[in-house]
Amino acid sequence: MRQSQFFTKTRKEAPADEVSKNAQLLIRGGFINKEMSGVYDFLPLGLRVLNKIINIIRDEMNMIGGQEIFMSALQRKELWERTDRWSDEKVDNWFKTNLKDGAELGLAFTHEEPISNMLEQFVSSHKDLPFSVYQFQTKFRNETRAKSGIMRTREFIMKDLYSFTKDEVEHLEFYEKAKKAYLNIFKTVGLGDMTYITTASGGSFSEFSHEFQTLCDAGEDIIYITDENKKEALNKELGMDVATQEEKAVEIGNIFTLGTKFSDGYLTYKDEAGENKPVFMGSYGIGPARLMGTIVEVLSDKDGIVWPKSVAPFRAHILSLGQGENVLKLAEETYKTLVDKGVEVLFDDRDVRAGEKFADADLIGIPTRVVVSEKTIESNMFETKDRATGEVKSFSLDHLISELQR
RNA sequence: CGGGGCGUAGUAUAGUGGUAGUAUACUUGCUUUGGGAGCAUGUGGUCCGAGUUCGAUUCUCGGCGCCCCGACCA
Repeated sequence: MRQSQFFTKTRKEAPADEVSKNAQLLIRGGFINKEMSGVYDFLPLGLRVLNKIINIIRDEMNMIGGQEIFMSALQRKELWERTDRWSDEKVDNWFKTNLKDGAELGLAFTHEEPISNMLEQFVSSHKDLPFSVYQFQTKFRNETRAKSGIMRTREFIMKDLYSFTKDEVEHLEFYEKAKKAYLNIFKTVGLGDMTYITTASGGSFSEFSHEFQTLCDAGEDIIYITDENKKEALNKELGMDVATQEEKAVEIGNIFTLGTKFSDGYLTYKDEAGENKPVFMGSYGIGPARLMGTIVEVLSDKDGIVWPKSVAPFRAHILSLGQGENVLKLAEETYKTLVDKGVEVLFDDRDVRAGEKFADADLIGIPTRVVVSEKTIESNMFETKDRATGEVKSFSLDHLISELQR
């Protein structure tokens, strides 16, 4: 993609109304736009990152057998009344709306009720179990206080997976697989070393649950690391008195054992003996945007964002320096060659000074910067700089291609 | 939901009861070209409503919006 074609622009200064690092850098770089408090738009660069994250999650969900669907954001009141979750007293972050005739509808904050209702028509025998279903879908939560940029918003995409099993034994088997898949996801996006599993109470609708907490100053939770090797920690909300240091952390994922709370009397199956049993359920959530915000919080430096290769909007950033005819020609050829070879490249073909291109490249945070200038022509070698380590290297075109294809 | 802070140009900020200033961004021109260049040039602004006043961007009240701390957080 050519940077001269972007409708977005970078900014030198952070917006006055954003304090969080993730929002400041993402807005400065042109990844996101603030629509209102707790509501953000994803612009071309930001959407590329978000989609990378979504695809990493999707791959892992598919690998544990998850079947992808896409449910509606508008939800029926009746489904929520039968589990007693429609009342604002019970769930205080509802967004509700009305049909023209006055009928009330809910805007999804989660999907247990509609999904178990939808599945009633498909599940009737023990032979239909187990299976799991997931989606990337917009959730609305009427937070009294949105905060921390894209880490706690009122409208966001959530990956929610639901598992349907015959009983607790079968459930736990899947639950462990899901736990491993989650750890894989966080490792792939570059947060593995600083992410810990904590056990938590699970709230009023779950028997128990686990949270995935990433060490981060912008986090809202306090955890105690209990086993560094196993990446285990305790959440402070458990009220445990532990003799280890407190760490601030952000919850980037959670998995819940739901049991039969949402299925009892509705979503049932006939066992081998022909007896009706409620389906045993679990739910598993990740917010891709919160994950994106956490990556920025944890991995950025004073010059800007540092994207891990797995989620970077592009693999390489070509900067042409100067407006010399030969330089422009070589930069153009290099860009086309790399794209032909399957490398995702952002090409800074703008007619601006070197300093501005360097500063923007640092801010945007693409893993490898490739400079094309008079020096490149003289030496016939391409200078690269690693955004994360600052390491500068020189490559012939062939070696550059293979380096970027790795 | 409790407490605190704040709304001035696309962005970041200064200032004032009497025609609103700077930087940056943007237009145009010249120079420049390996770390956000220089000179010139032009465009663009006081959140909304009511009140006080001869006159309100400024003072008062209300509304709306934004941020922070806490509570809450399937």
